[in-house]
Amino acid sequence: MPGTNLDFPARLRAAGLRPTRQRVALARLLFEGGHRHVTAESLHVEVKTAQMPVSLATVYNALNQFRDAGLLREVVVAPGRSYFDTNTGHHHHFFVEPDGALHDFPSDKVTIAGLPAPPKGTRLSRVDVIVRVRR
Amino acid sequence: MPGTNLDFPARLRAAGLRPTRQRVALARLLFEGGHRHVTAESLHVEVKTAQMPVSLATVYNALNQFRDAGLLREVVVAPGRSYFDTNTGHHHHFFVEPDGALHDFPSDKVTIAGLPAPPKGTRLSRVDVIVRVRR
DNA sequence: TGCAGTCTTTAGAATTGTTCTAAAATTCTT
DNA sequence: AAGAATTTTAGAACAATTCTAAAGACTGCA
Repeated sequence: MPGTNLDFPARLRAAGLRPTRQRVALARLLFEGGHRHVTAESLHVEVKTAQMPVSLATVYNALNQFRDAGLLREVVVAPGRSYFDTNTGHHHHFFVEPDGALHDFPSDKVTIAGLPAPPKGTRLSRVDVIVRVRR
Repeated sequence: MPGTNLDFPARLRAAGLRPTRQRVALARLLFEGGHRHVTAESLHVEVKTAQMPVSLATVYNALNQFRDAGLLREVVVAPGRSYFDTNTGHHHHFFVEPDGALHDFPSDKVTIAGLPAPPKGTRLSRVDVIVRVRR
């Protein structure tokens, strides 16, 4: 991704987070390659495999902090499990039903027309489109 | 709702479910009035209040069976909690963010254009649109 | 109607995903 | 390097849901 800052300590600091060893390691795994989807559990396995043990609680803390800081977006598609998406831009998701795989698709080409106005007293926050598919 | 069958034992039987006392009681609460959204917990409170005690496990069983039988639709909008919707027709949802309230809106007027084709090897199952709003 | 056979309910235990706690370790400022 | 503030951690706690196995209810058939 051109223009992406690979200096993770700096990026974390810019987001108001101390660049601890653990957070830098997780940020590297999350943001070094292309966009990805992880769960706390999957990221925990990954970071352990990468010889960089980080406790599960820290993985949860970091994911929540990264999300709050706008570095990640939380995607709710399946009951009882939260996915986090490194793509924070406008886009939507395919969700492959039995296996739980998630794929992004850009929202450029997608147009949604005829949405009703938000209930009064509320303002629009986000529109999520989840295209559920089966094998 | 005109045309709706209020003979719950018959409806359950038609869905391949034995019309037990508990299932009939739950079906009555769910389908007697207009469309509704419930969680297992909320329905459990309701059925207890209605002097018709049904164990929480049975509420979970019934909701899952009703969903599998096509009488209910499961809606995933918030992490760690499943909503069930008595409206099984084509429609989408408003989700009011801090309080967790859900509102249906019909999909008649809504058009979604430009969706990409499903990943190969998969076929479309459903498109969910969740309009998240905040107070 | 009575009875066997099958399915359902139930309370409580178990499981799963996530958050909390309080002590130890790390990071930041000086 | 010292002190203050934040973070990490293991394990406990928690919340939502599912499982277990014993007791109860529904069904079909005599």
